[in-house]
Amino acid sequence: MNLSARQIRAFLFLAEERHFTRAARRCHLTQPAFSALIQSLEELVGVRLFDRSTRRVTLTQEGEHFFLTAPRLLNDMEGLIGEMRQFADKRRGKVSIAALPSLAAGWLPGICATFSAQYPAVRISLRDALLEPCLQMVRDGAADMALAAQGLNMEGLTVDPLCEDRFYFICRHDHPLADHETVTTSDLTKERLIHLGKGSSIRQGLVSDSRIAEMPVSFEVDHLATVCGLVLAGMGVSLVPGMTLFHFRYPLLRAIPLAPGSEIRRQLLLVRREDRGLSAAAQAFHDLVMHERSSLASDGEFAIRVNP
Amino acid sequence: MNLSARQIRAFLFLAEERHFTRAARRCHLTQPAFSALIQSLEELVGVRLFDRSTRRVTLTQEGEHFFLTAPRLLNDMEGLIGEMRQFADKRRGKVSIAALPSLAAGWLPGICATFSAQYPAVRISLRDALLEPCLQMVRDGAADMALAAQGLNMEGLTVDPLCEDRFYFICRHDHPLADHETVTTSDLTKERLIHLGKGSSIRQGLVSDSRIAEMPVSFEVDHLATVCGLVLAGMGVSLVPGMTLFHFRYPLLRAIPLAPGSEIRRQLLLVRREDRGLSAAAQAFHDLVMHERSSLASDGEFAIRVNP
DNA sequence: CACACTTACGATATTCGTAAGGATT
DNA sequence: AATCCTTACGAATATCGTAAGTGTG
Repeated sequence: MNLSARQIRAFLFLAEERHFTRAARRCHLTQPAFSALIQSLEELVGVRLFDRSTRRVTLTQEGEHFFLTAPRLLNDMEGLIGEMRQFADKRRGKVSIAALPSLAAGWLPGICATFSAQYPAVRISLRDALLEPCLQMVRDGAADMALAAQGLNMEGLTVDPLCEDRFYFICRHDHPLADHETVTTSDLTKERLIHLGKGSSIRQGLVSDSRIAEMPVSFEVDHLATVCGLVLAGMGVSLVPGMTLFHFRYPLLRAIPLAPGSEIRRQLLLVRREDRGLSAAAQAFHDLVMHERSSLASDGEFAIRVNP
Repeated sequence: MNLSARQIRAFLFLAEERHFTRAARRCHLTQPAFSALIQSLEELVGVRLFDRSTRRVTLTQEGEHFFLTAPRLLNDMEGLIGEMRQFADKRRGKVSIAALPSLAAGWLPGICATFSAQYPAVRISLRDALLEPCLQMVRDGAADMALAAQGLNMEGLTVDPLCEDRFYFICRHDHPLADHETVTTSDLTKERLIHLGKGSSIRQGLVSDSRIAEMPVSFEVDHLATVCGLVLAGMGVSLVPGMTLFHFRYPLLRAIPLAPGSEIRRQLLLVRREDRGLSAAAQAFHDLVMHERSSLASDGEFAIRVNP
């Protein structure tokens, strides 16, 4: 009891043409093969669907009844296949991405623009969140993948390294260290540090360095824009990843690399669930991210991408 | 591009079971064969429908979308096949029969009752009509078959003989011939004949005999009941086929066979189009008529059948 | 190591195309 | 004679089941 699309297609061609040879041509079959196909359908449904008298082919009463629903049925089948192929061709679909705020504001929008230009019909859902929420969204399936850093528990997750993100020293132009080419961690022991909140991956990247951990903390805020404002107001200095420097492009501010030996880094990762494959659209996005990751070098010159 | 019912069925089983081995059992397939079936479906639609990680089987996003319409599609396919098989099993369908008034009133109702008892769901359309209208209904497809007699033009029609219908002489009990065992055509030359109208097959059966054609015609009516009334009123005599004798079962009337050598017959036929097969229901009716035709002997004792 | 899906492979069924058959105009 | 559907039959293809392979808990 296996009705197939080609049987219905053959039926409809024959019902239209009323001629085996012509209908067979439209099915890309020889006439005997087509004849057998019709016979198999008739055997399946248990009744003759066509009266054929060598000279004239007509629908039987039962054939007329079959004809009432067969076109809709074939249309539904072909429509479903067509829809599924739209997913395959990325003419349809959805990608859900979670990303750290730094990447979500800086590098990722340009990637999204490139992706959207290539696959305009794929909807992109982009959630900016702190590290752990990012990872949690991947774990529970709310996001197909996350652009994030190393979390406390990476079990069940697959990671691809994206880039190393070096930290920079941020101070006002009138700060004693403002004219230095580089800065060492020992230079900073007396500085008042403006920190991000504990949920931030930037904060987590910093506390791994013991000297930084000893610095006096003047503020603990949630947004880099606030850090920026506080530094401009002379309330202290900060250490931020190169990936976020676009927040600090003010004439009165300086971003100074850390000296060799004092370097602090965080590793940025592309994270996905290891037990779930990506949808066609998500896979294409994943491929694009991996392909473009070389443009993600943290060299202090990074700017928000503008779509070419 | 040939989507088949079994592919959809396999998909739905797997979506429900989330387990290849169990789903394979429900498809009456070995697990590898089932696996190949799923793969063929995925290849057809162009995307993976299931994430399988040896330990867990889940629908992909695309699979979820396929799942939205697949059940309805399979239901439609199986429903259509089911409907068609109802026709095949005569649990559904329609038979259109045209019949001469004599048969439509006499023998055929009992046949219809037998047929309906066996196939209660098949609708029967019965039209009583004179000979040529009967044949025309078969020609133009308004009737699947006709129980009729030989027409002027039988081209394109297939006939099966049903029985020979002998004519009887009808007169009142006080008629000079009323006590005769048989009657010859020479006995009738002076009788006033009550005829049926020219469209009637009974009339056509009679005019083939030259002596009858020479008889004086007193009336020309359309219904046998009128003939009956006229004979009872003493307005003349008539000649009618045995098949219609049930109209004349009155104590004051006599129906007398024609003597050997004077016999007049008409051949009753089961007529159908030669270029169109019968529907399953019509074929079953046809078979029943042919099987029961022995009960159609024109012996003057014929009565309206009562369903046993 | 037991369970579960995939791959490999030979056997069986199905489907295809060519060629011949039969019926109709 | 020409057209058109069916049947026959060998070849190509697909599908099936058994058995071995791989990966996971």
